[in-house]
Amino acid sequence: MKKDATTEEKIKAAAKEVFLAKGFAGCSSREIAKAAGENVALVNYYFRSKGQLFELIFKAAMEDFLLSMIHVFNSEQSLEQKMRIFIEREFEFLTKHPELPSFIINEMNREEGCAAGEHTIHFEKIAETGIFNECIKAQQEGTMREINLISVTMLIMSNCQYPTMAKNLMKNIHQLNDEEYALQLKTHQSHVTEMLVNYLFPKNNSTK
Amino acid sequence: MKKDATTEEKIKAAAKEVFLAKGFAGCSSREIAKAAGENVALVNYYFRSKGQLFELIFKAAMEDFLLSMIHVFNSEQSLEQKMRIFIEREFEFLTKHPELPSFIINEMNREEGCAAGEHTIHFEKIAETGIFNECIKAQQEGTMREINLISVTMLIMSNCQYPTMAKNLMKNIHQLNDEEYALQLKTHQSHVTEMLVNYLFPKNNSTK
DNA sequence: GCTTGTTTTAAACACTTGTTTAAAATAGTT
DNA sequence: AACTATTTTAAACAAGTGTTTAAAACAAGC
Repeated sequence: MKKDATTEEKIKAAAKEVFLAKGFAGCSSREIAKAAGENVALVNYYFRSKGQLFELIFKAAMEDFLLSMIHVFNSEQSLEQKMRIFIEREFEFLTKHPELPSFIINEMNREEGCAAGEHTIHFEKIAETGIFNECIKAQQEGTMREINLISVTMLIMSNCQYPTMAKNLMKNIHQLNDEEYALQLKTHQSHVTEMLVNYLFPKNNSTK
Repeated sequence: MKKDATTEEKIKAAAKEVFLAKGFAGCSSREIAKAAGENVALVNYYFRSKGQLFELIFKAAMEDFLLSMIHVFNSEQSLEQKMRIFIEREFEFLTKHPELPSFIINEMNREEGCAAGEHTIHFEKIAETGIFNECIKAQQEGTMREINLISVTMLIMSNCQYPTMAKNLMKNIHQLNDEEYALQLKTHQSHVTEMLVNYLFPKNNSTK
């Protein structure tokens, strides 16, 4: 929470924090107001309803989530190198925002869910970087495995996001503390990188 | 919901269904009672509180979740073959119970969370199958990559569980319907299998 | 000063929450 | 039949929910 923020900003910041930690159903308007140090009525004064405030936060989170991918792709490097850097950035980003994937996946799974289909817009921005065309070209040249790009996306997301989402589960199952898990995550990252790169860009000509 | 079940069983079954779909915070006692076709008071009559009922359901879910891994390991086959079959069973299981991973991960992340540390018991059962020792032996013999077993677990869980957890997110991002996603999941499964097997049991002697 | 519009407050609204109570219905036993 | 223990019911409880209201506090312009 920053100083000298307007009431509206304070509420929005508090809402982001609380919603991300507990989800829409897991918290109350009063909890958000208290976290912002403001009156309950102000939540509805500035945002009309808990639902509208949530939608605002969710869309912003979704944007962060998808745009965290975009920067790397514009650089001038080999596809393999881009992939390595991308995974690194993704782990970095997820360490900073570990609640994000769970939050988005959960709220997308709610019945009254945030199905509003505008998220494709951000994904199209990723397409605009030309990364997908680059993949297709590499596949035609034989330097990249023939695999549909949805699968590529899913492989990357699975291996980057799951480890941060399942932190508490893994800590519990394997009896690790925070420090040990952070270490585990570091070595896991290098495995993920090697595994994905090896699979997507096979060096031996025994693949096609 | 089966016929001729006792009231207690009906409530338990309804609770499982509702809790798995909406989580602890996402539903009410009355909703569970209604789903069971019984009176609200009976929930507390048989289970004392919403919290205790939840704990019951959660522990059972956790058991299903962890024990879904155990059967394959006792068979007499090569490690690589066990891994292939295991992944197949895991995808099968998760197709039947797609809400399970999200449910467990979410509730483990709740502040008042289900941190009760008894889950290691089930995990120890997996250890008892000797699968971990088998891995260590294979690593000494050089047929398996040198990688700590927590990372192995994480690689498998990431690649098997994430795709079912993120179904709605992926459907939305890539504009797929249920049928298309099921197809996508099938081809993804074969990628995951090949990728993991290739990485964990490298055929070319250029790894160690 | 007074008057404007905006922001903040405490209180109230109707409704839902988890849980309890006390009476009613049911089954079991003699 | 009557007495017992169990199961089920409707009603109530206090506390919490999202939201609205009407009055108070504040700021800016005259």
